[in-house]
Amino acid sequence: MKSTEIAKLAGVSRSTVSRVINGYSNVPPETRRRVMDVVEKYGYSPNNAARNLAGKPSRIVGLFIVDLDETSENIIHASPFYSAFLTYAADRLQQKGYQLLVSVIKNRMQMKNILNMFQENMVSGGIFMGDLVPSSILKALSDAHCTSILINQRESVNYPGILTANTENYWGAYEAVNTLIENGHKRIAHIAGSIDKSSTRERFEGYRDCLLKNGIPFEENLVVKMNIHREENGYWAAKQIFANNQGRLPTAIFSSNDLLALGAMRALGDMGFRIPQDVSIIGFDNTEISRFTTPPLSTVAASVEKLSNLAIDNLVALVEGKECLRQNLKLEEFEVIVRESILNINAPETPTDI
Amino acid sequence: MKSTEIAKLAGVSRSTVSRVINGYSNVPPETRRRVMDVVEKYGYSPNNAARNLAGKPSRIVGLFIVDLDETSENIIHASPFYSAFLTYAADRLQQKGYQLLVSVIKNRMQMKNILNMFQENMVSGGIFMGDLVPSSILKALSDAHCTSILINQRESVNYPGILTANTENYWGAYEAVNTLIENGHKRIAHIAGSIDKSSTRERFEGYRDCLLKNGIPFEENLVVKMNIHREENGYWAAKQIFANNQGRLPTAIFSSNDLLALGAMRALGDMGFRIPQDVSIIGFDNTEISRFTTPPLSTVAASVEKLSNLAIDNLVALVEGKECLRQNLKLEEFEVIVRESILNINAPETPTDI
DNA sequence: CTGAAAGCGCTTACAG
DNA sequence: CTGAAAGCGCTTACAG
Repeated sequence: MKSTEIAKLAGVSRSTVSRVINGYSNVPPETRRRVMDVVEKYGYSPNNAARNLAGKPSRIVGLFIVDLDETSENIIHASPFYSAFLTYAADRLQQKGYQLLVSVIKNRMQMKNILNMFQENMVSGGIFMGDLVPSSILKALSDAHCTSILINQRESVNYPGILTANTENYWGAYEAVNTLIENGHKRIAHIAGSIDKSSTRERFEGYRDCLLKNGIPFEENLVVKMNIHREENGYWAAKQIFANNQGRLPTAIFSSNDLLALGAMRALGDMGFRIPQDVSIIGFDNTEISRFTTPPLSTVAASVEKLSNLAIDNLVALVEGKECLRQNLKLEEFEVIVRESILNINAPETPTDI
Repeated sequence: MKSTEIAKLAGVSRSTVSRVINGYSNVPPETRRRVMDVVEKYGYSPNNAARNLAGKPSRIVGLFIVDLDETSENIIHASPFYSAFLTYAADRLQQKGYQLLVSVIKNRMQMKNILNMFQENMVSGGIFMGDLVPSSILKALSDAHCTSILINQRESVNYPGILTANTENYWGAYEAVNTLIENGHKRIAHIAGSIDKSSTRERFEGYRDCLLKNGIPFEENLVVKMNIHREENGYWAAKQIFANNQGRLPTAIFSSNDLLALGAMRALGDMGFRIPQDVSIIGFDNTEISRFTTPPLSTVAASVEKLSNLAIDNLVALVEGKECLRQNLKLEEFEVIVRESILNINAPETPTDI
């Protein structure tokens, strides 16, 4: 079925069919009805390749997962955050009549190719996750009107047409550390991520500032920076922290994400420390797994679903030409989830000891 | 950059540029070189919409996640198998120069629309997961040359151009149950999925046949069928099994997947049973979470990555017109992973009792 | 309000 | 081996 046939059956021209399909106003209700009847009867839907070629934006959004680190496994499997975001995004887009094209970006050439995808109307919006997208690319995207959104990459950006969406990393981290302090901990280590990306940098800053605000000195050697997408890195980070602090061991760890926390828990076990009796630990992200660890891992939860919805809703609005109220979005809600991985070391002696 | 400009710069016609780009043989090396130099210099890549419209197949594969059950949450989030498969598939396709378009199918109309996507050269291959795709649709896909593969849906299909890929569900289940039997269990319950889909039906059959082979009668009321995508269903299934078998409680459970097993473990805890001292349990899929439960859950592992690779490799080969050796694929490798959720109830008395 | 016509950027018989 | 031309199925000024 093509528009010519619909036109013939409805007794109008292709132009009119096109106007009806695209919902233009300059066609009287009676004509519209006649055309729509035929369209519905034959289940006609216009050919997308032809529409795109003729200049119509496509209803496809590209999800670009940037993974420039050749040494690591593919980050989409490694980190549950990505696959969760991806599935929520696909779902939300579906509801709005869009589809999701998933693309893993391994090098700068593939990055350049994204511009082509926009110019060809293959995608009309982009979502960027993973490794930091360089400013030069952001500028190129903005100049070429490639409407896009960065997820947990930068705190803010002001290239026109480029949005950012972030979770409340700073205060989330701050409150995680505050929770440890409320439980009597003073010597708190941090397994951190890269400072390039705002998400992990802000988590680090929240950690540091919370210590200082509570009169606890910040110590460089209680912090280890790691690539956040590998559980093993959490293992090695914990080993390193404990090796560097013989005699003044930390009583608690704040880990930049749950995945690293998992590795750290294994390391603590191997070193003969019990959780939480010897060391308390809290992660970030509230990934599925955190509920099931032994003991269950405390963590900071910011809904991936809500972040995804926030991002998709604003991106699609911008793609569709609606006024964009805020360029730099933040999901402010978060929750510190305290599970059994934290011990209150201020707790009064147990009755039996009295 | 468009082909006309490349043609001008290389001093040839658009036709020749097209021939070079498409790697046709009837162009002498010298001309090819001259064209390629210009192509590379300007980073030209042909417009996909135009190619598709002109009849070239696209390098996009659609992943259609069928979810007709209106009552449930979206199954892609619910079940870790889907998001794992999806990410591996995106990765493997990327390596072959393809991209993945993710689409959630909520009703028959969207299902029909898939045919359009093929006809418009939007996608040149399809992967179907989730709820069973009706035969009528399979026939339509086959007739319209929509090369596709069904994942864990049907044991076999013989419509031309439609493949199936399955894990070794029957023997995986058989060996899981056999492991329980080897550990002295005789009264073994089963939390099953729908019998429509081959994956869950075969797991049920493996369970049943293993019992019979070992001289253990099969009892209907030790089996409960559930939608496999919700943890709660595992909870209710376990409750129901124990309620129906007062006085002759099972000593072990084989669950059709890990997600249901998780729910069952919670139910056992709530009913005051200890795992594995009172009840042993084994799941299926070896999802990430299974390593972290308390106690760690025994399970059957068939690599999602290998299944995904098997499916993608064969689908792409068929899409590209290569001879297809086998239409119904099976990933035969699997492994029963025994963790602490299984107790050997044949074990000799402990020394202290002697 | 509506149709005829040009144009989107490719590919592919066809003719030479 | 190579170019001129038709065609893929739409959209959109343009003219009326």
